[in-house]
Amino acid sequence: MLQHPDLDQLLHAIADPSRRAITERLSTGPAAVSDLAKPLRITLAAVLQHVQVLERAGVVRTEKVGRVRTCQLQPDAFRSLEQWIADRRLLWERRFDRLGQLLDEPDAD
Amino acid sequence: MLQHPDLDQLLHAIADPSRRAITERLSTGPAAVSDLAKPLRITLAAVLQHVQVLERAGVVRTEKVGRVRTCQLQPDAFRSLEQWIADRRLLWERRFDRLGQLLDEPDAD
DNA sequence: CGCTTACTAAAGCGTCTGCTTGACTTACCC
DNA sequence: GGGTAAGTCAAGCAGACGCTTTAGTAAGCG
Repeated sequence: MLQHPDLDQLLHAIADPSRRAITERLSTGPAAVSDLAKPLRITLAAVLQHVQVLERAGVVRTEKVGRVRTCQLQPDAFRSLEQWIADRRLLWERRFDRLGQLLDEPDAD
Repeated sequence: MLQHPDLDQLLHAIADPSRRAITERLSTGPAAVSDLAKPLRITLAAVLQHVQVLERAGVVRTEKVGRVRTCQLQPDAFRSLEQWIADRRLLWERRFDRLGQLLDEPDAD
C-alpha cells in the first residue's frame, strides 16, 4: 500500500463538515477566525482547532496581524487530490481499453 | 452551512488509508474480498467492513456469486467530489477577477 | 489605565472508528 | 459426507476525534 501523507491529511481535513464549511466560506475570500466562527454553532476554540487542521493539511494559509488571524484558501490546495482521482480514472479506463482489445481481436488461440 | 450527505460519506470513505488502498487496487480491476485482504495486514472481517463503507459511499459496487463477493469500482464514484473542488476553484478565481476589476478601474470616487 | 475583543493553550469528556476475536453459515472439492 | 475456503455477524476494546470549559495572553480603544 502506497503511503500518501499529504493526501491523508488533506482528506482527513475536508472530510469534516465544519471544516468543509470553513473551506467553502474561504473560497469566497479571506476571513478572520471569529468571522468563520459566527455562522458555525461551535466555540471559537473549536474553530481555531479546525483552522489549524486545515493549515497543516495545506488547505489554508494563515497570517496574524495584531490580534486577528486572517485565513485564506491556498490556491493549489486540492491538487494532490485531483491528481489521485485522475490516476484512478486513468487506470480504470485503461482497463476497459485492454478489455476492448481482447474482444476486438480475432480469436488467436 | 450546506449539507452534502453524499460528499460527507464519500470523503469519510476515502480518507482512510486502508480504504484508499482498496480503492487503488480496484481501479486496476475487480477483486474478491479475500484478494483485497491479502496485501493488507488486517483481518478479512476488517476488509469486509471497509468494503461496506465504500459501498455505502458509492465508491464500490459489489456482487456475490457462490461464496465469493466480487468488488468493482463505481465509474462515477468521485463525481460529486470533483464538482465540489471545481466549485471552490470557481469562487476563488471569481474573487480575483473582481479584485482585478477594482484595480483596473480608473479611480471613480 | 481599565475594558473589551480576538485569539490561544491545556485538560477533560463523550462519541465514533478501525480493528480483533469468536462463533456461524454457506459453498466448493474430494 | 468431511474438510477447507470465503464470507458474515456481533461484541468488545483502544485510540482518535470533535468539542467544551477554563484560564490565560495580547491588541485595540476611550
